[in-house]
Amino acid sequence: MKVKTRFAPSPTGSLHIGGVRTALFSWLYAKQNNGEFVLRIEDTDRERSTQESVDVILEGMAWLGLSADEEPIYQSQRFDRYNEIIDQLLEQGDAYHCDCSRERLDTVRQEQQARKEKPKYDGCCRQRTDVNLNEPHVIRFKNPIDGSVKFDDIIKGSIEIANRELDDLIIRRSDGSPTYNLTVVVDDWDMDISHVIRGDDHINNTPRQINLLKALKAHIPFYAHLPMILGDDSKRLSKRHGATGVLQYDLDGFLPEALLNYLVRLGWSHQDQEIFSVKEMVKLFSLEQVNKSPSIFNPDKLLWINQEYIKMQNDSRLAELVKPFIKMLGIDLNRGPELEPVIQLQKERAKTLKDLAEVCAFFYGTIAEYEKKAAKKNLKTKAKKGLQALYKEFESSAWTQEGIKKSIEGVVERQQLSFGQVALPLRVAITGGAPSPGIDETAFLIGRDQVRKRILNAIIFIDQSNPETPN
RNA sequence: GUCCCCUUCGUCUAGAGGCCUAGGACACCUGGUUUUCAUCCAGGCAACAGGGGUUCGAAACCCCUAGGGGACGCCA
Repeated sequence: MKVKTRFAPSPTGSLHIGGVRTALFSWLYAKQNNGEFVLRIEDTDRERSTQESVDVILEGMAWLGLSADEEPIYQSQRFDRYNEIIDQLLEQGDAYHCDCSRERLDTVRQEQQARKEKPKYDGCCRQRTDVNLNEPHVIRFKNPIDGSVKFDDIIKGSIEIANRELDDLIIRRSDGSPTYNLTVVVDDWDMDISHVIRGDDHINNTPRQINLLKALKAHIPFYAHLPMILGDDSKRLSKRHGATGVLQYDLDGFLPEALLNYLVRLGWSHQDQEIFSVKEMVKLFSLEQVNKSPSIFNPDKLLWINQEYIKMQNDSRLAELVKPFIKMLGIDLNRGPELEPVIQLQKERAKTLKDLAEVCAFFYGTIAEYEKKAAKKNLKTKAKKGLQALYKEFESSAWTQEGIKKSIEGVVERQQLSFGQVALPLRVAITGGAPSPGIDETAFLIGRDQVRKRILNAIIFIDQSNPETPN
């Protein structure tokens, strides 16, 4: 059997983490079985579907690298096909016209709730033949009344739901448009979807869809219902509930592979392994091993994984990735050293690309202001002599890492100070107090002139902050 | 309310009846390395929801209870 999976979002908002994980698992399953993965845009709700949302989905999938094997399918372009099927169902006697008003439906529902029953359509029009087709009406599917629907979910196991729990769902609205359960069934069938992988909020729809499939004598795909991802209040992640859109993660400086890696570990694991390349995921992922229980989204762990990815990234790729963030900070790369060596030194000090851009900032341009604590601790009158000596020393010393280190050590020795007493003020002088690598390599990259200039500024700063103190 | 699904450290998870005195990871805490921060290293804290069975033996199997989530739309 050829494996074919699909990701079928509705373009009614941002593409969030939950959707992305569903997409990822579907994609992984297709890839590992040499199958196909396709994207289907479920835009039958013309009221709420927007082009912006479609673009966000497309962009998000592209950013993540979850490529589809066919052009995306838009349900809004397949209405003829849906209508054909609805008419067929009508002809077969598996569907019927219903002109119940919304008011009546509401009343019925309320009564049922008052009786503590599950609200369902009562089948009022099921046997009627006198519905006026010139008046507004809908078409409903004749769901079987007896028996039950049973299916083996790859993740959840055997699930059985009695038909008496189901009602006659609307398959064509009064405006003539088809509804979700109908379109899903038709599309999965037409597209030859072998495995339906989706969130477990769809478990309840599955028996309805199977009944529809049976009425159409279509083959029934395998189902795999993924547990939900919940917010830290253990409420379901939804569009208005802490559900950050994927593109925001891009903007925040996350690597797509890191996001994918975090997501693949939500509900799935492979021994004690935490880091998986996309290649490894494809190889090792197993739908059968996906957990049944929901998991809570943990931003701290995402951050950790992102940091791991930043650390293992090669410097040239990282430099490319960080450039947009550098730009956003208004940093002019022409006013300092090459970016790559700077990245190499700073990459273990950043959890996101945004962080990375920030810690690179002091290499370019001048120090606008010192970090308060660092300045208070290190830019004191006591530090002035050392800085003055360094200023002089650096004028002519060899400008290599080694040479810089020797210069500092020379000052330390001559002034009978500890290494820290000299190096720390220097560090604050040239970095402003930002986290930075070894002082010699940092100074080396910043460059002789700039380092000396910054030392001078630090001395001025010391004088200004301690006007009372004589030299 | 009804139906469906779920339940191991705070969080993600390992666990397929004896390997479990329950393992790993994030977070947190303590120490070490270090020239700041980070990295790195060593250590610590911390869980089988509760109750009944089944079994020589149960975190694992069954039942009940409790708790959580989902569905119950002319949304998807």
